[in-house]
Amino acid sequence: MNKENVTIKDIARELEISPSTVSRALKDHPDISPETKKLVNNLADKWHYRPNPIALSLKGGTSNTVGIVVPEIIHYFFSSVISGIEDYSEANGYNVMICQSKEEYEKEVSSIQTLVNSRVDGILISMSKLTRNTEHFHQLRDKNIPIVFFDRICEEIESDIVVIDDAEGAYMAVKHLILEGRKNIVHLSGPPNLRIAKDRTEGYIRALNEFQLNVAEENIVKCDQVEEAEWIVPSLLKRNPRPDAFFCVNDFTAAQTLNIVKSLGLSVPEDVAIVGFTNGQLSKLTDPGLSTIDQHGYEMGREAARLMLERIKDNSRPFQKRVIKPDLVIRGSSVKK
Amino acid sequence: MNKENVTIKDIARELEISPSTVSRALKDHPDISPETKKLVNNLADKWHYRPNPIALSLKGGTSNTVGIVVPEIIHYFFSSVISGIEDYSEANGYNVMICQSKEEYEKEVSSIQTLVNSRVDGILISMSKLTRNTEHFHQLRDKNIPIVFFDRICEEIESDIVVIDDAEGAYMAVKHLILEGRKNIVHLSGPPNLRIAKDRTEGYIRALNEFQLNVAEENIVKCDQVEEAEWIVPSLLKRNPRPDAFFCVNDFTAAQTLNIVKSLGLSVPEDVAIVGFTNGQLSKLTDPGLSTIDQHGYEMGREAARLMLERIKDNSRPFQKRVIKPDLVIRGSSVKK
DNA sequence: GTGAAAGCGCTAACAG
DNA sequence: CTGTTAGCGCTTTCAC
Repeated sequence: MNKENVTIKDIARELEISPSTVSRALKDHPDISPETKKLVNNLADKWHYRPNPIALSLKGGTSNTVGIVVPEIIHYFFSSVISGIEDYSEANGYNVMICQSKEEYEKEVSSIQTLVNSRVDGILISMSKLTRNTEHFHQLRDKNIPIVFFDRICEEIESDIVVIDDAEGAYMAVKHLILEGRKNIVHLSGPPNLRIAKDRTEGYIRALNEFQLNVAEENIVKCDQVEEAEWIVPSLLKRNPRPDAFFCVNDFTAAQTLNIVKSLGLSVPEDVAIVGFTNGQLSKLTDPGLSTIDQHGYEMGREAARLMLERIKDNSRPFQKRVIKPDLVIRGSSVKK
Repeated sequence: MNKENVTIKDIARELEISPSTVSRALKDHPDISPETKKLVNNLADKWHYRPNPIALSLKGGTSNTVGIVVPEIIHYFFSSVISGIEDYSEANGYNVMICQSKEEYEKEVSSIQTLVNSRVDGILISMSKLTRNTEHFHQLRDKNIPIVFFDRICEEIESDIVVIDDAEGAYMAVKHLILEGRKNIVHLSGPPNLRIAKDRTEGYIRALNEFQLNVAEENIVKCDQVEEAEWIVPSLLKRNPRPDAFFCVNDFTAAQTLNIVKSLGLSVPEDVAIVGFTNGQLSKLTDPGLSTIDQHGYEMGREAARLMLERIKDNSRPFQKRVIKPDLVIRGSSVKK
């Protein structure tokens, strides 16, 4: 920090008035005469006066900063959400502090600790895959620090939440595959402690049911990482009858699946169709392009930030749940030419 | 912010001693008697006392926060750098505040403004593509706020900087292509106001020279975005003789180029070889896998943070420049089977 | 060995 | 309409 910052005192001294008058003039307090106001504001402009947010925080007991905890910033979806949160928060005078849990429970706990120590006014979280214990969230509740969960919510905590309609997204994806003539659709799913994973699986089942297709236990396989796909997908393709489609819980796994299918001499989408989930940058760059579900991360971020700022204003208002509609994006991986 | 935070006063009141004694006891001041220290520390532990960083900031005139400005968080490279900065800074008691310029000059300026207003102790920046005017950097200099540039440095500002050896990386990439028998190598380059783009082009030229290959003006084409590639690459492929290799300034463009080449009925790497730059997640998911240059973003981030914290400690020390060695990662896109 | 007081920058209740 | 005062949480001189 540099010492050359102009303070209210500096202005007061120069104008030979009191600091409080300067303070009031700057915030257009009705008590202050127009001339004084003009004087003060002119000098403030000239000297590039900026209120010291640290002093304001100390005074007001509020930091005008919100914290974010996401599993990994590198994922397109989370980056988009962060952008949404940032834009909305900054437009409303809030700063943003970002932490990554790296999908580890311990880092999630320590991230929250960091944010609490920094006295953020609220925390927006998307849970790590490995989080089972939720005590750290309860502590936030106890400390009366507002929480908004987005995407990967924690069901044990009452709070504002923003999600997309994961079940609906999955339903759309699988229905699309069925309408394209697929009958033996495998679902590569996420970890069952995450609501989103359960919901996507539920949507998958709903679509199959609706079209009177058999829901086979063995067609729902936990596989949400590139490394897992490496051995799981080949083994699935050896089954008889062979799966003719994969609905994957994320784009990464889908892209990897696509490559594996091709490397085994099968063609996409002719032999095997694939649909992912996210609609990240990736999905345009595979060959063929990846059909997928758009999660509208940016919008989710804005929505989450909006809920947060509303709650900071009024912590007693009832909890809200926002559900964002996903969209099906069709590319080459699921439609025969 | 919640009211339930324990303060030094609370402890003082409970123990019927003065706040200053508590303060001293907590920092193990030699003046304080062992008994008092034990008393204070026990209660502090029991009550989960945490010093209020805002008060500390106001007092000490330092916020223990560093700011980061990157073009876009979604890029694998920048996310990695951020992780490196975060890890190093947090391990040393500093918080991190991240802003995105979205490759816009105005957003870069306003991001810096935000960070300055938040009284960060220093700013780590990677310049936006569109930044020509550098006055905002000079203002930081004038305000005596430490700056560290990483990757996309600003040549007009004296500061600590961390880069990779871009020329060397490009040289390695192009040499590799030459050794694989390529003779007509096109370079899809970045905007020439960025040092990194110039350096990569220079490495490209050096490799060609070393192998007595002709350096043709028209083989160096500014093209660093997926959308540009869409029309530029097809037009390049119509040339006679047809290019037999592309060295691309980033993985995205490379992946897109790969798809375009394939869509035109040419095969990669048989007809056209491709090498990218970054080694992001993407590069493993194209078909064939993308040969590329690893930029070691995480390491760069740690290095940048290290320079920053050193400079915050001692702003008078001479400026440092760290150059990180890139690595060539060979995948299918450049090597015939 | 410990306490009282001042001050970091700002605001707000209370006086005039 | 404007000034004085106190205080947010903490540290640090200066007393005793």
